[in-house]
Amino acid sequence: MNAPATLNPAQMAAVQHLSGPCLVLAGAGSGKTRVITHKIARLLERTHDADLRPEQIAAITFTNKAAAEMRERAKALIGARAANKLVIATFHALGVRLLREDGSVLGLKEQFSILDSDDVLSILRDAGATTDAKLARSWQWTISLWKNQGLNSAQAEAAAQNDDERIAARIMARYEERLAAYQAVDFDDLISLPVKLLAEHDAVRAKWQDTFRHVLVDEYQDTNAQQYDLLKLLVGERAMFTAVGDDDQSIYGWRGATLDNLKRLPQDFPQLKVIPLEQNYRSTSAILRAANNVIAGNPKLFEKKLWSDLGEGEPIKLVECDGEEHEAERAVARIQALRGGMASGVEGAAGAKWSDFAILYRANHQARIFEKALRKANIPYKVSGGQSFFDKAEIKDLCAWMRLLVNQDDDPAFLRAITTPKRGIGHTTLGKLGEFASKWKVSLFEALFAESLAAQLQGKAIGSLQEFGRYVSDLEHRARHTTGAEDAKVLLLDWLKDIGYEQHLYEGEESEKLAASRWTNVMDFIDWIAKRCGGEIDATGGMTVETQRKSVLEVAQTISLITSLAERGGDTDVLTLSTLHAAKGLEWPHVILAGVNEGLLPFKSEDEEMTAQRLEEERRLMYVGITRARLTLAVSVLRRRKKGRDTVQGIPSRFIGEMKLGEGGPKEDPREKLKRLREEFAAKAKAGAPAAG
DNA sequence: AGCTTTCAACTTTTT
DNA sequence: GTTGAAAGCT
Repeated sequence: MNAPATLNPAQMAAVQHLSGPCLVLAGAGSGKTRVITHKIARLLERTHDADLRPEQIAAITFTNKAAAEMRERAKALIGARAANKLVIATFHALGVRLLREDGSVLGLKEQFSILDSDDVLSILRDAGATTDAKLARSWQWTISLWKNQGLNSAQAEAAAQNDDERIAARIMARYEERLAAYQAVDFDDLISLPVKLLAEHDAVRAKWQDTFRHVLVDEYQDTNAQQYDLLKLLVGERAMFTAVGDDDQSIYGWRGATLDNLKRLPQDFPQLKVIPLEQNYRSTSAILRAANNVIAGNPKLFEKKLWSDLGEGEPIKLVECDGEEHEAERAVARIQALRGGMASGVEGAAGAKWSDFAILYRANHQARIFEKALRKANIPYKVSGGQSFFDKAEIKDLCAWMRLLVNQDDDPAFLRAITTPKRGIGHTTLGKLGEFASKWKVSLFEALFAESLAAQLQGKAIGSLQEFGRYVSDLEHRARHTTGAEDAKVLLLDWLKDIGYEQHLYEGEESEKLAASRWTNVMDFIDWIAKRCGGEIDATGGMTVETQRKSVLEVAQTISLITSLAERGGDTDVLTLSTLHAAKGLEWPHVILAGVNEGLLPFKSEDEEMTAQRLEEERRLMYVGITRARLTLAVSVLRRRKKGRDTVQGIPSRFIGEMKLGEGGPKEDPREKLKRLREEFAAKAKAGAPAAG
């Protein structure tokens, strides 16, 4: 960031407003994290609240990454000691904390399991007795949206509009029963159960309202109905909170986020102070003008117009391409030209690092063609938002084991662990075990040791089942009492050996290479867990630091919440390929927006009509894309698009016209312009570059 | 009929 | 690069 050392007046106003609710409308690149961290520092100054302690301030984010970043920024301001005590967490992590402490009031045991979306999917497939993954996924989707609106299955069934919804509501009822039986919650529950907890239990609500004296919410425009309810319940009558967000960057409506939360804020809190941050510290005027022009097409919730004093800068370049391959070639050529300084006159481009560049697009599949071109040109790159480490099968296997240790009644985890690796327990045995468990309404694990089970199974089967059960109990015991990175690693390696996981990988995989890469992932995973068990760790600079020791079991409890593995060292100077969604919040000196065509951006779906709301969100997506760029921006359009075997005409996106390129720039003296063009030409000739095409 | 193979198409994503 | 659908094979 190139923000100045002091706060500007608007930022200052946001930081100083401590007497009541505050909404900061933080335009792109306007320094919102600065405002949040400075406000935290201000809150901790003793002058206002006699003894406001760091642990009484909660800052809520959407991603773990954002939370980690915010804590780092806070450390720089108030020191590590105080910053580490701040409650900086995602909505979901905060929900976990509320439920672990007080979930018992709702009949939830302390060691509940958190299901990821794959677990949910397999439960739904089972509950709906279908193998159709598509159908199960549509149920999952529908149920999640209902839960985000605060509906349970009974309410959903009452409100159902058609047969599909009625069926989904009935599946949801069964799903609710399963979760209760497993003592498990899904991600949506991590918000909606705390809402229920606080809404229905006065003492618990009072406790938490007392715990948090000020709540700050990042990316407020991305909150859904439940998250808003949670915020209201947390802050209570006192309403001491700061919401930071930008209505123009709301791009997650499709997963339940609602701008109603922004609209309703001034109504629900009449004393709300609204502070727009309009000075942008990121982009040139040429870029901001285009961004403002595009977003002007949307109805406004709050008046706001970004400006910067970073100068006019390079005009936005419109690049027309013959097709997808051509687009990728031209992108590569542009990047190489900018870096080589051959595109003269672009200040700060010569000698730029690869990491100064990003290619952004609407949909993931567009990345492939760019990857190919970048590989060919020997340009290092990373694709953001690809498959997460924790989505890999081998990691999910191990996570299932971890979950089973935490909560032996977690049946999905039980099933995955008992069958991975294979240990001679087949579906017949498991089927009988399942039958028995559901008949007596106990978990699969509990059923293992029931005396009456033995009568229904062969001696060999019951033997291996109970052996598994004893092993899990024993491992759980050891995991509970093992703390510190080194001991943890020993324990985890023993465990992998016991279950024969490496062998399992090499036997199950066709290619040795693939198995080896999977095993590397496994090793990374156990290193990662061990590291989190703390103890003596080697910090940067060769100093050893004593961190808080945690048991393996404690660490295991938190893994389903965390999806990003600590970044692995190595290549950091790499170009970024990213979807527009995943690019939000990031910035690069040089950005290329690819495939800015009608149908792609704005995206048009075959079976859903383009509503005004949909179009507005697409427009915000374009706005987000434009505002990622600091110095240069190129927008590329396909003249022809591939469609099956034949090529169809590509129509430039309406957003390109809306940028009004070539309008509103500073007036240039014609003589100055001529001079500039001559110089540019001379520079090009000198560099031996062919005329730019 | 049920299986395999091939071919094309492909929203956006975090917890 | 994965998944789903359609065509072809046994």
